[in-house]
Amino acid sequence: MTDTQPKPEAKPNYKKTLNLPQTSFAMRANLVQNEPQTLRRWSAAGMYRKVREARAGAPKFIFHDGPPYANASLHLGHLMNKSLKDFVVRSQTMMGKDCPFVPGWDCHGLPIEHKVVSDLVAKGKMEKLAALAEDARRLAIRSECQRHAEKSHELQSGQMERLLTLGDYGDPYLTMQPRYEAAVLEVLAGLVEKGLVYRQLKPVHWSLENETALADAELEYQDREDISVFVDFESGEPAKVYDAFGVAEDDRGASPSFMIWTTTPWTLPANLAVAVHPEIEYALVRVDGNVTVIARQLVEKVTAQAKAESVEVLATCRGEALVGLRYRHPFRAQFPRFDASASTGGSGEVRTDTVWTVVAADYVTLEDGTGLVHTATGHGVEDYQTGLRVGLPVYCPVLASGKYDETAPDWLVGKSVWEANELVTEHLRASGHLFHDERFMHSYPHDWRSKTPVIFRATEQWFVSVTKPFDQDGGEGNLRDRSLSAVAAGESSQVKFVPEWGRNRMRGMLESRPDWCISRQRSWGLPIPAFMDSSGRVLLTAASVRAVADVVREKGSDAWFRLPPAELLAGYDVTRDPDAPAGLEIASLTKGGDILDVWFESGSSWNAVMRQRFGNDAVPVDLYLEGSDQHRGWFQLSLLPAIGVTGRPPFKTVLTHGFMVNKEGKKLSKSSGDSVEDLFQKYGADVLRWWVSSLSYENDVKVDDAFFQLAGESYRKVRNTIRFLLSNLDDFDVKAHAVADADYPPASLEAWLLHEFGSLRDACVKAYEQYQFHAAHKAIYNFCNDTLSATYLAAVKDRMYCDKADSDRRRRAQSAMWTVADGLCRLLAPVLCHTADEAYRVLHRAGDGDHGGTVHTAEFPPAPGVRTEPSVWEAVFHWREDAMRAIERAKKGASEGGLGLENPLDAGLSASDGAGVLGRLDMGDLADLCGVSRVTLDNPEGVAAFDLREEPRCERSWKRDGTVKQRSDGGMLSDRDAEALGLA
RNA sequence: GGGCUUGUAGCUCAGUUGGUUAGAGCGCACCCCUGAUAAGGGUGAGGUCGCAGGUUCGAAUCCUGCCAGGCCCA
Repeated sequence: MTDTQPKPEAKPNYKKTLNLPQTSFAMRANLVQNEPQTLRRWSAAGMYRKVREARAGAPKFIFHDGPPYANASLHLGHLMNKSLKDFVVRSQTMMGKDCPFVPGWDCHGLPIEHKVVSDLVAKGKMEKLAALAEDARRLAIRSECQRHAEKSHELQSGQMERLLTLGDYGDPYLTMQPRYEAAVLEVLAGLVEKGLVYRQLKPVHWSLENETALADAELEYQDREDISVFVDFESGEPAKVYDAFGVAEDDRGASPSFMIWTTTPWTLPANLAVAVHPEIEYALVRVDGNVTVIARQLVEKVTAQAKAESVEVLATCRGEALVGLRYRHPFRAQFPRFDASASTGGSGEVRTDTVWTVVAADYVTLEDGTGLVHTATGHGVEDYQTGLRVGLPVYCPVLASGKYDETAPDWLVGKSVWEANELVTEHLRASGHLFHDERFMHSYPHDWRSKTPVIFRATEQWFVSVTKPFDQDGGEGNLRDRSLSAVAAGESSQVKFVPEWGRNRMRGMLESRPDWCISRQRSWGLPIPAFMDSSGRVLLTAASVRAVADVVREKGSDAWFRLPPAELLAGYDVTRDPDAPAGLEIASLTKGGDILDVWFESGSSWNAVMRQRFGNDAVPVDLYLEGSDQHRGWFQLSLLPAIGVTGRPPFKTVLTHGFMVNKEGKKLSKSSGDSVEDLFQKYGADVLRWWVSSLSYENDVKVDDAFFQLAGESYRKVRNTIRFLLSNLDDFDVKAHAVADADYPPASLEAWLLHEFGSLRDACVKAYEQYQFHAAHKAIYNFCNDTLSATYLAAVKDRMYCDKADSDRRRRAQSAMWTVADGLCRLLAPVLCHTADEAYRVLHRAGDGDHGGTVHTAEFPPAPGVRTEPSVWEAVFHWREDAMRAIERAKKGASEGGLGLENPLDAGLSASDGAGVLGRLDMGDLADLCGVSRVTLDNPEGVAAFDLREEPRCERSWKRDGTVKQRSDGGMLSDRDAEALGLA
């Protein structure tokens, strides 16, 4: 410093005379401690109800929560999903809509049942249960499952509330609630009514010991010795095989075979096809005199394994050339007789012309075997699906006990499949079809209960047809086509996708999806209310399902296991149901054992939650919002039933978000990172929500501790800016001092600020409308950082501190700050719901006991109606950049062409005003915008800083504005400061 | 292997219907303030827009192929 003025003896302490910032809004948020208190205050005030009341009668925005699975704790994916949903709920509310939100949980299903059953086994309670009658056993398991689901629901519900999400947590929907279950059955009845539900054979894991179907989770893998066989299937049309390989007539020899490999010779009686991969290269090989077909790459391996002596590749071709060629079954001369009900396609027909032919299948690999896969539709899932595709029947000659039925060859009838392994192998050896066999050890699924090996066996399952045409509103078409047209793009599109590519993804999946298998052979779920009579006829009609639904609504789905058929059907009159099998006697019925696929339950939520609570007109709802995996899951499986029952999709907009990946962009491992509890403890909900709001959620989201820390830093920046606003409003009474928007002088800094705030407001509302939360996040952050902190607040600091407290200039600034602070709280409220409320309450002087004062019943602010000329300001701020650079140059030493200035307040700026814009501003405002002591418009060269250190410095404001002189108190003060102190 | 999708400064992202020297924030470097202080401000350096072809007067942007990810299938 080179202050040359003589200092008075007793230097007055001017700091005490300043209006320094002051506020109870702490710099440190202390979210971890304070958020739970906020949560308690909100609960005490009944915040969800209050918000509903505040929007009573307003236009509705209907948003439907997709139910997370009620198992274990929330993870990061839930954190993002639930935060995004809450942004929607809160922003729609603040846009003036009535946006109720009913959180839900998916409660039934295998993961819970498996966990519960495992625990029961571990505790040794399973033996006792196994001794119970079937219904009693299932009821016991169900009761345990229900407890588990309820516990998980409570845990997750608490975590969601800790995330500060707003919803009807006091009355959520649980798929195990009786009223929900009944509504699911109504949907099922609706589909039955349309003729879309049918029963069909399908292979499942089957325990021979317990004669029951098993789910994957009920299997345990143990080593087992089996026979591995390589079998030649003779071609039925040798010439066509040679044609396929392009072998000339003269070079053709022995009749060729197709060589398959299997580790389950007992399934060979059920062989219906051989699958090849269309892209794989196959070889026609002469092995020890016989000609056979093997995948080119496997010729050496297979022949070496069999210790073949001579091997000669005659020709090769791609698999697709083999498709359609016929072969002869090694020990069956004729097709088995197929029941009409054995067709795989619910609405399709059995095409016996495809039996015993070569078919194409993508799952064929070169890992094991010969590259030609023995296909038995009744004994394998892939085999079954291939059968579905090419129209093969499902053939399963094995009874529940594991013994062959009458349709098997004579020498196998009555034998068990385990005996058959040997018998079949020896039979093939004797007939010359066996190329090679060997014993080997492998890991094989066993029934976890009996520890016995399981088999794949086709059983009857329930399906929803996507290909059968049905009537709806006079229109025709099947479920697939109707669904496709509902989500198709174009003028008539009924569904909006965010992002748009979701439409393509949905279309692709609908196009390729098979009929929907809706039955499961488990305990923990909603029973499919089907009944059988003694002759095997099935009762499942719209009326019978609705009758059972009424009982379930009353007594819950446990009733199915508790009550006899006659009571379940008490409200049903078979004689008045034209859809029932003729002459059915209710007294002779038995209950079916299947439960519904849990996806059918959650896929019916549009009926079980939205129509039930908000009326039929609430559907289609405005928005479904879930992860992109739900294109196949909840989105599609809600679309199908809704189209089937109502003819319309259940949603108007489908919004999807991506998945969490680690910071390298790789899949997140299950056990990595902090739990959500840890994150709440480390960062607080608002920081986590702030982070979520910053994401481009359409794509993968990288997650790492460093990103949370970053979000914390940028949160603090916004918080501190708001704190500075509040701290300058401590002595401001909005009722007494506010300036009307239209009364700000157009050239004032306030007019500019409020205009900028208006732009921010518009940008945020637009972003919230379009669910582009990161756009709002970025706009708000930049406004705080740039418009406020670096520009406006830096410029008005001097007048806030040094002007007389009630000067017009200072009050005007405060008035603008109040408008901005209030508006910022509102714009931030959907994201920083704790912090925005905290600031809002300080601004509005809400007392501790005042549970009423909250930003969350408020609406977004209107854009201020301020008069100003944006183009002038644009030019001013463009000039300011040059001015800043000029100041920076002046800070450099003389050797670098600078003035050696340190503090910009020791400088003035001289500028040219060629465009005539600078002159329209107050010169003091211009100086404050640049942080210098004064600005003059007398420099034709452009803009340059000049040294003011020779001039006296105001001891109060530290400015050298040219008016500084010694005052009556002995201090050196500028005119403004002297006036503020009332000194001459 | 198939459907959908992503790849722009060290990091997170903007980049309108193809059109001047590709922007922002964070981080980094240097500097200022010490009356927002476990704060605040200024200036600056960073990019052959995943790679290779092609269309075009002109490509981050359109087309093809490849590489590396993600979701869902197989």
